[in-house]
Amino acid sequence: METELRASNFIEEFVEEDLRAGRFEGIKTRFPPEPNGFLHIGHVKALCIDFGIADKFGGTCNLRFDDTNPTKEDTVFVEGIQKDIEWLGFRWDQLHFASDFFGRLYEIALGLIEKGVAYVDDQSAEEMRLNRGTLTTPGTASPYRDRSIAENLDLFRRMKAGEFPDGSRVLRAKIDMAAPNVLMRDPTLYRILRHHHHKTGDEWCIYPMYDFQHPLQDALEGVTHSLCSLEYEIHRPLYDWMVAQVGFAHPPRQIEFARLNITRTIMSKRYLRRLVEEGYVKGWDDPRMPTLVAMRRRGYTPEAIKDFLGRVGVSKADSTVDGALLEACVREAMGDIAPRAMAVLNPVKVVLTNWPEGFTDALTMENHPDHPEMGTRTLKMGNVLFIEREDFMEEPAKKFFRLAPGREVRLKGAYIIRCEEVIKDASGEITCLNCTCDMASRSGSEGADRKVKGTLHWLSEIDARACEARLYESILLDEEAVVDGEIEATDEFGEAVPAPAKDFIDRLNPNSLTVLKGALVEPIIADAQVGDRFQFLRMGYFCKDSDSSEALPVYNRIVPLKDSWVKARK
RNA sequence: UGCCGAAUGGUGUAACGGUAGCACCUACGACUCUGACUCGUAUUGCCUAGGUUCGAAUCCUAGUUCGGCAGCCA
Repeated sequence: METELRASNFIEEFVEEDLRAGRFEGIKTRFPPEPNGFLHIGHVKALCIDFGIADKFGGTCNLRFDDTNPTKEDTVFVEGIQKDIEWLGFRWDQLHFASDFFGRLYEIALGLIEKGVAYVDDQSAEEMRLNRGTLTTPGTASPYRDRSIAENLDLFRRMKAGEFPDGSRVLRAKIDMAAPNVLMRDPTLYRILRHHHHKTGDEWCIYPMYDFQHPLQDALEGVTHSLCSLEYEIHRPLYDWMVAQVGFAHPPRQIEFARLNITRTIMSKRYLRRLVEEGYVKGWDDPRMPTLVAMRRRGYTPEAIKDFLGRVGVSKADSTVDGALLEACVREAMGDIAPRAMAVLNPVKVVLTNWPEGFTDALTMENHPDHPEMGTRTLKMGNVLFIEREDFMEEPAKKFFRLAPGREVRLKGAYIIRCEEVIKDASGEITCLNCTCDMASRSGSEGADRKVKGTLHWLSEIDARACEARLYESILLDEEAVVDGEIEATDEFGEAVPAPAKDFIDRLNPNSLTVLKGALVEPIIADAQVGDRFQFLRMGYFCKDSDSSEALPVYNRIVPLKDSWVKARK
């Protein structure tokens, strides 16, 4: 079978074109995170593109930490990021740090000064801002712009030597203070900053800026295609200027793509940091977070995440993907691999009044309906059972075909029961359902073939083990759903008008976490390892959480099953 | 007011001048000892206006709307 290599997006088209035109011999990409936080699913888009392009065209991808701002960076993030990338299954070629290139970058800066295209500016940050002009008016030249090369060389060397205080001088490129693209108005190349660096310690007191370091390091590493998100589009002329000044035989080419947005999900590192620091979540690995540490803990698989990014596609149009697509990918990835088992998340007691006294039945349950090779297990049944509270309605709604007074349902893999009596406590809460069991209806027996409308999951008192279940919903509410708490405005008829949410905090979903402390699971679930996944029959896919103890296992709902009943009842 | 981009069903993404397709979502149906899965059916789309062409989502012109840019952050 012939598998034709076809470009599946505009970036691949560029790459194909470059290869055809002979601009590059092979393909080299890079993934360049700043180690100032944990990776989130938005980064996975870049990862898939960077590694995907390299792989598709027989090239390689480097991992590079752009650690040029020591005030924000930390080794815990460089370690975390590497672990996340490996977990996803990507294998980088070379591992680099911008900080490993500080010496070479410094030499290049000296070269730019000698060439007369860089100068030391003594203006304050405020003066520089003022003299940069505005979006519509040109900037004005710094009074230091025409210093001699010798003086610039001397000053820059002394900047490096630590002779000047932080912020007192910068090295700037000499480009064009009247450029319509503000980024070209003599951008800063180096700043003076005394701050302990996670790798170089206190060796340097000047640090290169992104617009200087990034393009040059791409070129130095032999990167051919520097793929990044749309906000860098406007930096491209500067990127090209920078590599042109140094003069590389095969300068890298920057191509930009739209970053990932998902409905009801926060995708900004800054905001995620706020959630953690202000205690809205329990940490970077809180399963509600879109970080990879969190998704891993929650039970998502790398396959599901990468499948999602594949379906999202790549383009230059700003877009927001429906979170339902991610859920669909997770369900699909889980469907074949997760063994089925039963858990009663919100139990109500059932007593079988006609069950033979002292009798315990051993029932064989399949672990997966489509994969008999996954085996079976045995569940015990006696006269006291638990079913899901929401599987019973005293006054059944239309189209409700679960348990109700006088109605029959099948217990999955067991018997058909009929509700005869509803027992309530003083407050009216249902405490017990007295039922009769059709002893001839045991699954697999001759009398089992009669049909009843509903099949419920269940647990016997014998097998039920206590656990905690944590159910997650999106971390944000729909934008339209937010009325900002109180009514803030009224229209001319005195009707409430929803005011737009000003802060993403106002959009936080109060139901993003539901903890069910009285949930019950069967032994195979209780005895599982942390990280093991199951489909809790009819309830969703769950993963055993690291908070589990011997006494109380804890389960995260990865994703619920599709449920046409909850939709129908509305 | 400057510069750089982007506009295809509800959402995301294809099409490289020749039948607007795929996935998710939604609705309905079949099947079902999971209201799941699976299968089937259906609704809904080329930003607008001109032009070129036998033929335009695609090429041209003019608009409209949306996003990004004035860090010594990346």
